[in-house]
Amino acid sequence: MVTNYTDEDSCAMPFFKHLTSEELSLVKNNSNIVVYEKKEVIFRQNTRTSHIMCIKSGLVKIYKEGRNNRYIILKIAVENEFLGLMSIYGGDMHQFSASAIQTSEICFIDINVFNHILRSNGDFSFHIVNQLSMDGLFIFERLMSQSHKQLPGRIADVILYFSEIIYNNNEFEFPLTRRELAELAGTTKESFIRTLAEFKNDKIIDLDGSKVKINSLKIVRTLSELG
Amino acid sequence: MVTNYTDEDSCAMPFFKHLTSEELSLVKNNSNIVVYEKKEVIFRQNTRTSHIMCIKSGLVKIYKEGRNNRYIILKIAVENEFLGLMSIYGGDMHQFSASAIQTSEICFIDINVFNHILRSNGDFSFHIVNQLSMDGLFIFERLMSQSHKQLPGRIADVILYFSEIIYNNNEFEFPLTRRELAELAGTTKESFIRTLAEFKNDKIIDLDGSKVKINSLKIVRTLSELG
DNA sequence: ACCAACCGGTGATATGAATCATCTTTTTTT
DNA sequence: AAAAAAAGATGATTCATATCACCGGTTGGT
Repeated sequence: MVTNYTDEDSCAMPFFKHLTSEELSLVKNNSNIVVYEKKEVIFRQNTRTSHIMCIKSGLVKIYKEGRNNRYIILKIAVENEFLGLMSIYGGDMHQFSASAIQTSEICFIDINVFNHILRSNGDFSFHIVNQLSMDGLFIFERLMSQSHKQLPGRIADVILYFSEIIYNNNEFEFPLTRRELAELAGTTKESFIRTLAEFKNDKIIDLDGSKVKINSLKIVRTLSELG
Repeated sequence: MVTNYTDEDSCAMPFFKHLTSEELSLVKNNSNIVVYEKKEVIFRQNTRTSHIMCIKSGLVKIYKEGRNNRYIILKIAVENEFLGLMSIYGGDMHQFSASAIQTSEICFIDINVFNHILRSNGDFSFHIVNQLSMDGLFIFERLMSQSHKQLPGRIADVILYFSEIIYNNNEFEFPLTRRELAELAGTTKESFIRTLAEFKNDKIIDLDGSKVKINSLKIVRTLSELG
């Protein structure tokens, strides 16, 4: 269920520190927050881009839909991340789809207002340039993992992704099913399960359902590096 | 051999149309052109970024160096493209290496001057935001091809890349060796040669050494789409 | 002018991982 | 509450493509 409301406080997000007070109120008056429940789609690939979106809270899965129920999960977006920036400025269609992994609040900002600020505020545009560059390099790293590493390296990458980027903890719970984790690793459910089981047997990780504890970060890192 | 000289006309490149005359002369006074011969390295990955670079003429190979003489070619950059933008704004090290495929003139622009203009000129920064986004989506498409298509699809993608993006002609000559083409397709020399030979046998393309003529664009496109 | 290294090409072999099949358990739908 | 669908798991089989081993021809270095 989608709850739609405007929010006085919609812009209390760190990247708006670059804005002047005028710009801030402009954004406030031209943005609204939508709440998405788990599994709800936020936007679909091949639809026209219309708003700048930013995650106020929650966890969002960014993915590509292929033929016959095939999905490729590109990344898990977290609090304060912009959604679809690259699609908006690189063309006029969304190149990816996005859906909520947990209940998430998404702030929608009018694209014209955003563009206006982008053109007039150098600090802000510099920040966006940085953001886009980092996003690009990140997706690049992820796809390099998928195209040029073999299974153990890719699975290690997924484990490190959650441990170091999403949760910043060597003990965490996968927020996705095995199938989705496989889609994130660029493999199949079966292969993912098998390789993860091997990691468990080799005592590299503890595994209980979705609960993971990394026992030897060193080995996981090595597996990731050796590909 | 590298010839290094400053050039009065260094900024007669289309994207500088966004600059004011002051900014233009600022760039002129803080840039110089370096000529690279075929195979010469322009910059190496894991070195510190220092200049904004732009191709004035020529053809440049952007690649990633892996362990044991393994290379992955990401793209072929052509006239008027910026080099290393993403690495510069996404961190402080080059993430890729670049070398000249043909004799190429590269314009080096002082990074501080570039940043100054980026912050003060909204039109220009908007242009760079567009550029970065398109670059990001492009590398994304290429790596998706490598990670989620099988050989015939990847080879078709390489053929379409030269035909539609680099040369804009259904008859062209590969500017790279088979080994490099394989690195561009994310496969091995042997597999590339074999698959290309199949395309030839199936009369999808004519092939004579490096000369290629696409006979059935339709089939090549289908192969690319079906992966 | 010669040797080494690289290039394009082809066949045989090995192998990583996808696919298929099946089962149990959990979750969702009606 | 029952039925259907999805999730987790494991074993057997298949397949695409990398690897290995060559070959002759060309290129580049000294």
